[in-house]
Amino acid sequence: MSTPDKDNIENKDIAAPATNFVRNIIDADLAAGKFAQRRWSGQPGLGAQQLGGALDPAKIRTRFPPEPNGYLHFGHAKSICLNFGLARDYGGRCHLRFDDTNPEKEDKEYVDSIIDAVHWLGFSWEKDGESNLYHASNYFDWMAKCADYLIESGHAYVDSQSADEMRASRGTLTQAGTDSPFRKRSVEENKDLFRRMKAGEFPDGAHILRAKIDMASPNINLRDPAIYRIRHATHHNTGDKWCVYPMYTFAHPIEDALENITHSICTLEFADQRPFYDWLLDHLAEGGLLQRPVPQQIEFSRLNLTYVVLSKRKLIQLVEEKHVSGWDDPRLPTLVGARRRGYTPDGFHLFAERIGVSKADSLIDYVLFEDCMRDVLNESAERRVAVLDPLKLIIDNYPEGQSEECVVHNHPFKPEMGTRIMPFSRELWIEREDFMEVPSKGFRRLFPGNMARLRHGYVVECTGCDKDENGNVVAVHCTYLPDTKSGTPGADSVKVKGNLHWVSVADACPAEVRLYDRLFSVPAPGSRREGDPEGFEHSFIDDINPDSVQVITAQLEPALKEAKQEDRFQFERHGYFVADRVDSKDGAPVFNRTVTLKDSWGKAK
RNA sequence: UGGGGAGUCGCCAAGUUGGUCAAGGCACCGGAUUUUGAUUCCGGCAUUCGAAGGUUCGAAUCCUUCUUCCCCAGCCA
Repeated sequence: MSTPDKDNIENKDIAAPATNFVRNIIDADLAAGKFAQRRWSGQPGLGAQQLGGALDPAKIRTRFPPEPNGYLHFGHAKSICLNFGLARDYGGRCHLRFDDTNPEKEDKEYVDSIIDAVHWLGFSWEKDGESNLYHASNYFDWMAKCADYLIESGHAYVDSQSADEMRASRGTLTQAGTDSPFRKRSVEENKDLFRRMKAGEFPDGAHILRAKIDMASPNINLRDPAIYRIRHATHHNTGDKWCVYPMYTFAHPIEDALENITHSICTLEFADQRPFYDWLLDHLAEGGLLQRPVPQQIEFSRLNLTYVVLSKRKLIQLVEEKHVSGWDDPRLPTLVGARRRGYTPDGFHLFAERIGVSKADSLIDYVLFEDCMRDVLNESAERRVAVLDPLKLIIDNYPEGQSEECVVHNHPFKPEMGTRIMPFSRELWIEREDFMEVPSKGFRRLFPGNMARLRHGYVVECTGCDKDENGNVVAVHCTYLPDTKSGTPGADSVKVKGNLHWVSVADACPAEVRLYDRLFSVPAPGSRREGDPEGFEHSFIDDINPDSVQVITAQLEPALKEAKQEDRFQFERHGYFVADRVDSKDGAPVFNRTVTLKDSWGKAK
C-alpha cells in the first residue's frame, strides 16, 4: 500500500495555495485570537474539567464524526481530507468521533471498517501521546447533565404527546405550530418525569424531552425540537445502561463542545440546524457546563460525482440486490471498493485539493477523479507489460528455439526504480488491435509492409498473416531487423512511428484480469431521460452499465507473476492495474484495472 | 406561498474593505518532444461574472427588483 506523501501531493501542480471560505474563517479566528485561551484537560469533558487543564496546545480542533451504520464512501473522503487536512495545516488536531447515539441503527462492525478507511487515507488521530479517537456514547452521562440543566433552567420540558400528535402540532413550512398541552409543566414535574424516563418506568414513545424555544419559529428546527427519546435497546457500547438516548441535534453540539472542537464542519443540509446549535451551547455555557468560546458550525456543500451514486440508501440497494459483489466491489464508490479498485490515498488527497470546498451545489465530472489517480500513479507505478487480447506474432527470420534477454526500465523517468529482464523469442503475444490487415487512416502499427518497433526489443517489418477458414486472423508474420535492438548502438538506425508491447509466448504467464468500467452508463443515474413520458420516473438501477466489468485472461510478462496483493503497475499502453487484495494468490495474481491511460488515438478513431 | 443556502468559462473554483482581478485546476483545441498514439513541454481558451435597473470617474465586488436551483415539517444523522 502506498502511503500519502505530503510533499509529493503539495508539489503536484497546485500552483495557487489552497484557499477557501473555511480557511478564511479559520485565518480570521486565529488572527483575532478567538481560541487562544481555551483550556484542555487532555480529554473530553465538561467546562469545569477543561478549565483545570493547560492552554490547549492545538491551535484548532476539527472532527470527522461518522455514524457507525455503514461503509464510508467518496463523499466521506472529501470530509476526511478537509477536516484532517485543516488540522494538519493549522497545527491543530482532528478527532475521529463515532457519533453513535442511536442504538438501533449502529453496529460495531462498522467501527473497525471506518477506522481502517481513515487510516488507509493516511490520517491519524494520534499525536504527541494523545489519541483523539472518541465515541459519543461515552458522553451520555454529560449529556444527561446538560438535559437536567435545561430542564431546571426552564429551557426543556417533557412532552407526552404521541409522535403523530407532535407532528400535527408542529405546523407546516408556512404555518406556525401550536404549543403542546404539556409545555407548561412545572420544572419539578419535568425533573421527575425525566428521572423516571431514565429509570425505565415508561415504554418507548410514552414521553419525550423537548427543548422549549418557539413553536411559531419560521425555522422548523426551532419549534421545540426533540432532544431525548425513550428507547429500550441495547447499545453496542453502553449496553443496557441507558433506555433514553439523545437526538443528533442535541448530542452533536455537546460532543463538539466536550472535545474542544473549534470548527465543526458539516454539510449544507445542517445549516438550518445551526441556530439551535448556537442556542444550545450558549445556554449550557451560561449555565457553567461548558467553557467559552463554544464551537462554531460551518457548512459546505457535499460531493456529487457524475456516473456515481453516493446516497447510503442507493449503495445499500446495489449491494443487497446483488448488482455488485459486495461493499468492496471495485465498481462501488465506497472506500473499501476504491481500495480494491486500486485507487490510491494520494489520489484522493489530490482530488480533494482540486475540487476545493465551497457552498455551491456541484457535480464533479468523474474524469477529474480519474485524472487525479492517473497523475499519482504515473509517478509511482512501475511499468509492466501485459497483453490483454493476445494474437500470435511470428518472427520468421528469428531462429526457432532461440531466446534472448531484453533489459527494461521499470519507470521511464525514474531510473532509481531499476530494471528487469524480459525474454524475447520467435513467437510473441501482441495485442490483437495492434494489427490491421487493411490499415485505417493514421494507423501506424502492424500491417503488411509496415515497420514498427517491439518496445524494448527490435524493429520488425510485417509480412502478412494467417487466417482460419472463417477469415479470422490467427497469427501475424514479420521479420526483424537484427541491428535495431533497444539499448544497442544501432537501435535508432531505423525510425518508426509505431510502438508495440509484447510478451514471449513461451514465457508468458496467463492470469485473470478484470477490466472495470463505470457502474452507470449515464452521468446522473435515475434522472429523467430523453423521451421519458412526463411524470415518469425510472430507477437508478435501470441506468446500470451492463458492461461495467469484463473478465479476461491476459498474457503477462513473467516478472508480473511475483506481484503481491495491492501492488500497483502501469500495464504499458493500457492503464493502471492493481493485484487484487482479495483474490490474488502467491504466484497467481489477479489484476483489477484501476483506470485506463488517456488515449488520443482511441478518441480520434 | 415560511425559513435557510447557492448561482463567476463545458466541470470545479479564487476573487467578497469597489480601481490592470476576471487567478488556478480539469476538460478541450493547436504545436514540440517522445522506443507507452502515455508522460512532459509550449501556446490558445469568460470585454464577462444568473437577469434587469441604479449608485460611482470606475462594480463580479455597493443598492433595488426579478429569476433559477438545492435543503428543511424523523421520537434518523
